[in-house]
Amino acid sequence: MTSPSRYAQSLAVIEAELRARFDAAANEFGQSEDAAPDVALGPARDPAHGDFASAAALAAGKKWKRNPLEIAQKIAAAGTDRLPGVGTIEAKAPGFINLRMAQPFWGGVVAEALERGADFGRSDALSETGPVLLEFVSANPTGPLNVVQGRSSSLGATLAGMLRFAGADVKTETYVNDSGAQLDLLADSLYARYATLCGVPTAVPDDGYQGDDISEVARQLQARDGDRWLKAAQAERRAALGAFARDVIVEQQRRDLENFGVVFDRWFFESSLYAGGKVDEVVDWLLQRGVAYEKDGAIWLRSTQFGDDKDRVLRRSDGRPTYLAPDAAYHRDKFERGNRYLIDIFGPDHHGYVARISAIAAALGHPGKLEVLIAQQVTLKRGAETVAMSKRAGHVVTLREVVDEVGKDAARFFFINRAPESQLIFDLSLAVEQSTNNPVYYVQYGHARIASIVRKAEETGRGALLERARRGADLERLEHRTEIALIRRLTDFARTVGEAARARAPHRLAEYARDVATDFHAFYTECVVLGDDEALSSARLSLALASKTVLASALTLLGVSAPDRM
RNA sequence: GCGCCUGUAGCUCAACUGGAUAGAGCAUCGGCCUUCUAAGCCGGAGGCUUUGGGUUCGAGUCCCAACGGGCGCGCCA
Repeated sequence: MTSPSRYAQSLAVIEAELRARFDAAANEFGQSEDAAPDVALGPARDPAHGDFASAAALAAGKKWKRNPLEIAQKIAAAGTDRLPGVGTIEAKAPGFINLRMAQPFWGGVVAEALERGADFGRSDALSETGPVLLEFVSANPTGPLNVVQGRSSSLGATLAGMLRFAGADVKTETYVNDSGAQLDLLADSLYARYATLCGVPTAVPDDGYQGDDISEVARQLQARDGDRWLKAAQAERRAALGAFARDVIVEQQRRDLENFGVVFDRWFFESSLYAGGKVDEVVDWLLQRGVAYEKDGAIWLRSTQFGDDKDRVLRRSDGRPTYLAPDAAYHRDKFERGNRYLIDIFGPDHHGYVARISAIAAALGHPGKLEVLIAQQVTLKRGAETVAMSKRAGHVVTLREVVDEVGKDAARFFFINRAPESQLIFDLSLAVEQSTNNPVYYVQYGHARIASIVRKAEETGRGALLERARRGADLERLEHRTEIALIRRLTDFARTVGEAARARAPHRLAEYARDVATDFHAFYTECVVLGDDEALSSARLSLALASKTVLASALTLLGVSAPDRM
């Protein structure tokens, strides 16, 4: 097989050459060695300007205190020599450098997509970040996951996938809060349901867990153990029932997430920190380091030293740790396992906690190595009507219910479709609608249409054409406006994933997937793929296959299926 | 009161971290199926980016203030 021109490689060569030109220009303008700006080649905003553009001359103009247009002109004046694949290079006011690519470049992109398949778009853009641990969901084991946790899990799973796609080494983890008063309350709530089942009517504690799911756990407990816990001592009963409830509920959460396409590398149990003596250990360690101190009989973290607005209690005056101590132990453990960078995704109700946990990372000796993302709140609607969700109203809508109602694909897409820090209005009736209105189907439809073309080729005895297309022959025939627009979009896949991952903005990938679908649908409408001209048909089929690959990769990262038929 | 998020088309949201004429989807108006899936395509209309100052060649984006929305502020988690 002949080696096709590699677009990623040629883009890198182009950037390197432009960088060299900037260095030379810097010299000429009497600037220091490192004065040249980042070239940062991106897609041109308006195709009329060209295919790729750089605003580097504008940045240089500011830095060098020179006219940016003059700089851009100097860079462009060197022409397209040593710029592989570039047709023309132009400087445009106020100082943009615009590149227009020659046809062989576009053919090369399609060839590479065909060759690399599911790996097309992978890069090593973020490979230098070192091992990253991404923690999200981290639910209490007291009931089913809620809608915000659904959003967090979509964000976390897609972000992890994107970071990996861009070359980062990432593990995912969720933390189960299975210690302390909360678990006792869970045990007591379970006991109330259980005792009632066993014929001893017992009230659930005032602030206990009322949900039906606890009653279900009680039934399972009774089925396993009969009524033996009615007579047990409280301490023994609490320990046993707490663990039982936790195991059942965590298992259910795990299944719900799996149905949602979210699987963690590890479920980390808070109780394991206590069991291993890690909680006392970290408190002592912090005391020894002088970043914690004793006051009023309690032990305090000197968090104000690390940007928090007040110091926080680690261990109460009665000797019991606050939640902060096991969290410190947990984050210490994360670092000790070799992770160099931590990302935590919190729900909207925990944003007040960000300064604290950041202070902990700093106190542990890793300042700036913990990043916290907030998944903002979700409001459910059905058309114009807001779905009531307050705890006081008695029912909190669960992730499972949403997935049951709208399906995994729509739920994953809708959750990821907005910037994490934006509040999300989730219209359930739109998400179930199987129509034009639904952006999920729009993207999936693009994929299904391509699969349909392939089927058609097979069914009409054009297997040879299909083979030819898979080899990427005839790619020089691609020149139609919609063909080039589509290829330009495919070209941007790697950069989009890398930049969106870097910016923690996975919603951009959803937008990108929609854009690919839009460009494909336009191409499909304008250009007949399976026509009479064998070479042209082959070229267009190649492009369709390349598009299918990118759509499938993007949908997979989003956790949405890529169907062959709809 | 203090802190974080937020305010962009009728609605839901983008705008790649300060760049070119602020873009999509829905809704609305008008066109396109004898051809590979019309769950599609093409076009129109719709904006003082909440308001007022500032920074600079350039601001939806940065700074200050005001106003509106959400959330948080415990030796609870």
